[in-house]
Amino acid sequence: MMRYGQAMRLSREKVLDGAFAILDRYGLGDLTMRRLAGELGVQAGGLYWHFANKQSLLAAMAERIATGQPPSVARDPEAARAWADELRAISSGFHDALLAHRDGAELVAAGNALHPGSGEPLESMIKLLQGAGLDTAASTAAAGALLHFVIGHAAELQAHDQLRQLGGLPDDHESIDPGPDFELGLEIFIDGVAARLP
Amino acid sequence: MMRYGQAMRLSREKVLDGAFAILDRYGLGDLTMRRLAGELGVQAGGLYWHFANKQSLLAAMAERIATGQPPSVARDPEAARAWADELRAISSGFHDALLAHRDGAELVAAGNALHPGSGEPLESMIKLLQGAGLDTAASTAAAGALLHFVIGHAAELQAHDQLRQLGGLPDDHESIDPGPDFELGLEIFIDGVAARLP
DNA sequence: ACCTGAACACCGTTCAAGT
DNA sequence: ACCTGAACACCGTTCAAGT
Repeated sequence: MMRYGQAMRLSREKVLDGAFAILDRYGLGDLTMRRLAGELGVQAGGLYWHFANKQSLLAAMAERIATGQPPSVARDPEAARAWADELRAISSGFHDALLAHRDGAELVAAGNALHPGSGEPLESMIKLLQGAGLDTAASTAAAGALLHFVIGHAAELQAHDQLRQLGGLPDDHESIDPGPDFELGLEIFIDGVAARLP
Repeated sequence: MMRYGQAMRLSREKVLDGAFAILDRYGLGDLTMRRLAGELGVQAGGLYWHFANKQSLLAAMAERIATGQPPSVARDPEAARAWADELRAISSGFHDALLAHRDGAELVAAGNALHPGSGEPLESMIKLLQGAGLDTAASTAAAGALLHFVIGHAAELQAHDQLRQLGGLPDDHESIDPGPDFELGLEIFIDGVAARLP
């Protein structure tokens, strides 16, 4: 599918690009070190000069997905009241970023397991909530909870239409459309945060 | 570690028991069909008479964890106002059930991917919220969102102290204690639901 | 009905040796 | 510095054949 004869020099970036190409075309289950090496025209062992192991490669992929979003600077300078819109923007943006790659949510969920309470959308959310008037403890708790919802929802969506493609679903199991579930869940969450504001 | 000479008859239940024994002692990464077979005093191929494949074994384990909880009958007969306490009870009970087995949250998260919007704590929550006065759409969205938070939080907890046991954390990365995060997140969620009640 | 034995087609990772 | 070749120690799954 790709040419793999001209063994031009590898790099972390090229390995990552190749990994995303396999991910999007064949899914996380088919992303093996040997297959990735083959796609890059290289022996499997050669990858270990650029990444210590498969887990750190997956972590780098997860970080690229999570960091691909703009840092979401407050574009509304009159601040203060627009925290809910900012929260909606960050959440939807991250949700979209997860859905932009096949198995993206599962990948990020696994990557988050390595460095639990860190990474990009988390920090922005905590600062945003603190700026809105929430205390530190509630801000980190709320941001973490919201992120778990976003990732979990995206993972469920992707698992769902992966089953559909394999002909698993009987038309549609109960004809649930999980589209509005995301917005509804987000609004419930925002209301919960608003109730804790001074 | 266990005797494996008396080749007494297997069954789905015995295979499941052996799988949980390996899970709790060595973790999900070491739960392989070959190792499980060895523990049970059987050849690896023999397991495939009882389970079609490894995924369906993992799904059965996930279901046992999720169903282990009592169905949470409303123990407060004056109903109506105690929905928040019921929601707290179901959520904490499920959270505890996930933490009761090593890698329990990861296992249930993977199992949920197979049959997305089904299973036990979900149905109880939806009925509870509907009984409290929430409409159908909001009830399913809220229950799903809350469950994603509970599973994600438990998974993060387990990943966190799996890292600690491997000596990964530098004392404690930022000295975050995720204990109160769960209760706080739960309360924020309950407030959000309360705001949507008629 | 229930399980063995043996094979098939893979894995991630390591590491001397090459260039 | 960067990669090859080849090995090590595994995997999940299938399936004839046994009992």
